[in-house]
Amino acid sequence: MVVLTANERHALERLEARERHVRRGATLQRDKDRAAEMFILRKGMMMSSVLLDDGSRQILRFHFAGDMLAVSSLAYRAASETISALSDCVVCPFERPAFAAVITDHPRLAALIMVCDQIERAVLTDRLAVLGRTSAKARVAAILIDLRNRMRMLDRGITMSFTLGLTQEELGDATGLTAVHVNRMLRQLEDEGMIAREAGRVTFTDERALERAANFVDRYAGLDLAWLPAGR
Amino acid sequence: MVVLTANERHALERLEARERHVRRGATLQRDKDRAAEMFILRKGMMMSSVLLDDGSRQILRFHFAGDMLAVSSLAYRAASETISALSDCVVCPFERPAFAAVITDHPRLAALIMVCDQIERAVLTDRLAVLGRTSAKARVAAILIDLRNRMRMLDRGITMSFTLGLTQEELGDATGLTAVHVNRMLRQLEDEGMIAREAGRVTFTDERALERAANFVDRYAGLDLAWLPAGR
DNA sequence: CGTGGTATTGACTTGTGTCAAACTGCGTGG
DNA sequence: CCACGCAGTTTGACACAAGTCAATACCACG
Repeated sequence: MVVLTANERHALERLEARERHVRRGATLQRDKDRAAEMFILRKGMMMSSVLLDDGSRQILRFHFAGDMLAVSSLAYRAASETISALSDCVVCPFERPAFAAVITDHPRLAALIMVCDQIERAVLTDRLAVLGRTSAKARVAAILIDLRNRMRMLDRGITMSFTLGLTQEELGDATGLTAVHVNRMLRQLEDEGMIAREAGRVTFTDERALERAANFVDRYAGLDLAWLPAGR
Repeated sequence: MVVLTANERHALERLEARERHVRRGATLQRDKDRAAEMFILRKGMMMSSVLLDDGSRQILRFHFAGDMLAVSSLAYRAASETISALSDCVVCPFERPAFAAVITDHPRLAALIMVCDQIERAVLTDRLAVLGRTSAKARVAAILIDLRNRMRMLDRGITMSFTLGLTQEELGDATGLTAVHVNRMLRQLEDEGMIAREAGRVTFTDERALERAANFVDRYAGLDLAWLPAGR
């Protein structure tokens, strides 16, 4: 969609100079911890979440390879969310001054990063509308579609069938439901012929119906990048 | 917190060169409309919302003077949310190329805009957790505190008492509740001595209790801007 | 005065949560 | 290799929070 200049590519590569491995289940950043680092996720799947003081957890977002993590340290001294690994992962840590250098030297990269922020924001607001205004069935349908789409962006081979790699507890924490009720909704979607399941693997058997049930909006379509400044 | 250079101030003033008046109840931008403009809200109170296809509405965010509006046009060809005026407002429209020029010439302003994006994001994720995981009473308490704080940022005279300027229907659309239930929760907060009400005016009579009920986190505290590049 | 939007309250319904029990699959250690 | 335990799933019975519907009251405004 956008062809980077050699200089721009080089600047981004410098951010990814170091590597760190994170085990499945491990925590990369804990809410309220001092946080100076940011990361690029190179491999694996992570999530960010917050814990409320009654002990319940809300999962805010799932992260896949290529995502920038802990961007909120741009603004805050302490982390505002917990980031943990859902599978074995590789991340590339970098410091805020390195980031400042990139956006100073490469205005177009700054603009592109803002575009990514806006996409994230649009996805977040969609989720807000889903949590505030839709039924349990719609929420479960929505998260299934979202996960499939995110995975497909990295592996075009994925079409109707994928392993979601999440427990029903986690699905519940992402959708604002209990694990028990997630289970009931999955069963219902299955009974109504929209999905099939075997051993953690989900197959969409009626994608249209699922999208209708979920109020689905594709936030990675309809982009307009014509306004970007020139590359350096 | 950050002192801008004369050049930076000048660049921002150029964005605010034109003015447009928006009547209470009018719509500045409609969801799915072609959207090339962005705005700075100079005066008044607005909100952005989305309409789901079952007709229900989710209010995503309230905007106050100084906020940048329609920032999602940075990424999208069409608007992803409706922005409408809750009171008579004045906005300053500007085009995306003007924005591109600002971030190209003034890296520190680009960085500051990213910081604001991150604050917005943190606020959004808090709301996500509130909608996903807290009771109706907590949601209503949370929105009252949030509105009071936002208003206080513009008028330090506001402390325990303010006019919220929203119908209970709107409170419901923001919290994911029905207007009827919002009413019941307001009554309950009142009966429990946390707030008092007369004619659209709300007074916090026990702020601590209200904050506890709401799971409140102050997202405008704990900022760290030491990493910003130098001003130009 | 009406009239339309908003607020308030009550009676009833429904969606989702809670609790508990059984079941499954899998890794671990004896 | 088996037995055990643990984490996750599935299902049922029941409780409760929030939604729905409807009637009334309260304004502000033409």
